[in-house]
Amino acid sequence: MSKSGPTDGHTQEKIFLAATEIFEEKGYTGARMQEIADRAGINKALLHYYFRTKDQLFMAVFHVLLKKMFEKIFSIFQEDISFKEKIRRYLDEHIEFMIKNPKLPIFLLNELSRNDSLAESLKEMIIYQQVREMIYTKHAKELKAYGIKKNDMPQLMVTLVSFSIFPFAARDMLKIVIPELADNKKFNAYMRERKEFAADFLFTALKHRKK
Amino acid sequence: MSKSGPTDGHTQEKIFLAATEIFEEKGYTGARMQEIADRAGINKALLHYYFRTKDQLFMAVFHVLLKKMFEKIFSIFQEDISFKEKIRRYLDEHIEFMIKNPKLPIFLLNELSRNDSLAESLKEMIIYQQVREMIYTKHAKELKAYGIKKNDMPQLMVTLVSFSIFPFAARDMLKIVIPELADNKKFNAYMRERKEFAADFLFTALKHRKK
DNA sequence: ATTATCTTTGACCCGTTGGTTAAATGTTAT
DNA sequence: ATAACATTTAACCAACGGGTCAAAGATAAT
Repeated sequence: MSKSGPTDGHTQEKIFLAATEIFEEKGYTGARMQEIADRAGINKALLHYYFRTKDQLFMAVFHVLLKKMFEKIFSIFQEDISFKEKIRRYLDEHIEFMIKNPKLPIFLLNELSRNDSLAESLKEMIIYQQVREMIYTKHAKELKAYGIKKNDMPQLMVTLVSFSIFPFAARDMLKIVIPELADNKKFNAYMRERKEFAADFLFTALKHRKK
Repeated sequence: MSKSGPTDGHTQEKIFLAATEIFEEKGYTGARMQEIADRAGINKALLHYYFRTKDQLFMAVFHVLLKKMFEKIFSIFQEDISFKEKIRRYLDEHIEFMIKNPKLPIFLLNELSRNDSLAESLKEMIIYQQVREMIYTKHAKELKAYGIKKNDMPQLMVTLVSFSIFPFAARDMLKIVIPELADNKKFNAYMRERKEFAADFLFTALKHRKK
């Protein structure tokens, strides 16, 4: 006889899932341990049995989410394809990823800004330093053709990333200012358009920029 | 004899100022009425005397901050200058504004995403609908020269706005990924560079884009 | 079967938090 | 001076929130 309550075995995952949802929705300070327990369908004491404190539970969730987001970003830039192709792939995959996780950007940015010590968790995964080096050596020719110097990278990288992340982070602001974007499906369609828009925009600007 | 405690007269402003700081720092759920009272140098009961509830106080602060940000954005677009000039002025003034209020973007975006009803306060100031119309009729020639159709505006507008807002909103993430930006003065210098970078980038892309 | 161990629960603890109250202190008008 | 009103305070309250505990159910080991 299989009951669907606790004793299912996978209690820990259920907790983790519930915590992810609640934290993403309400942030650290807004989340309530009781609500997490409720959503996981368990007792609050059991919550503390698996994750001793709210802080511990939060850190576990935060770390996983942060990793998910960054792995997506970096993995593509390590593939063995052209610079141009990397940018198109990044825009495609990252936007698709965030369509599936629309609350993630604001959550991460907000928590990061609210708690300095969280930045430390990020430092572990500074592949970026190497990635930046790697990009520059691996795509030397392409970059030279575009007249991109090492010094230009920060502006370009931030621009690229903002193309995909910003609309999700600012979604509820945009909703109001551009009413068309209030509807979910329309917003997603808008973001899918944006893949091509951003890529074209970027390459056009790069091709003709002053050097 | 002038004492510097309460009875200064401007108690209400002191409260408002303190509340602004605390809310910006910690967000609605993270802010504590006691802490606001402390920072204002008054009693907690007095806080409730001027603003009956936390919600009322928050709404007052939120509304003012939201207005500040949007007025900055829209006022420029209503001036009687060329389209190109408007974009340059926007980037200049908005970035300078946020250098003075670096925590504002994340605060607004986060609160907006956490509480749907806040969007209502924004709807009052939907000048945007008119502004968009206005831009399109007033700058018809310039836009036509760039091949910008009405339909392109959402992508372009979001792109423009993200140039200035995103780096501030994502600041603590960027800090880690691009260590140069950790230092305050360097970050501000980076953002001042960005004014020109963004304008050039935009106009170059517009000038040569496929139509 | 029985012991040892792991999982789950209801009840409880206590510091925090938004909010109230009644009295005290100013301030203003008459 | 004093009545009327606005401002400020200390003390208090009930609900909330993170966390604990002892005991009850399960599971696995002997």
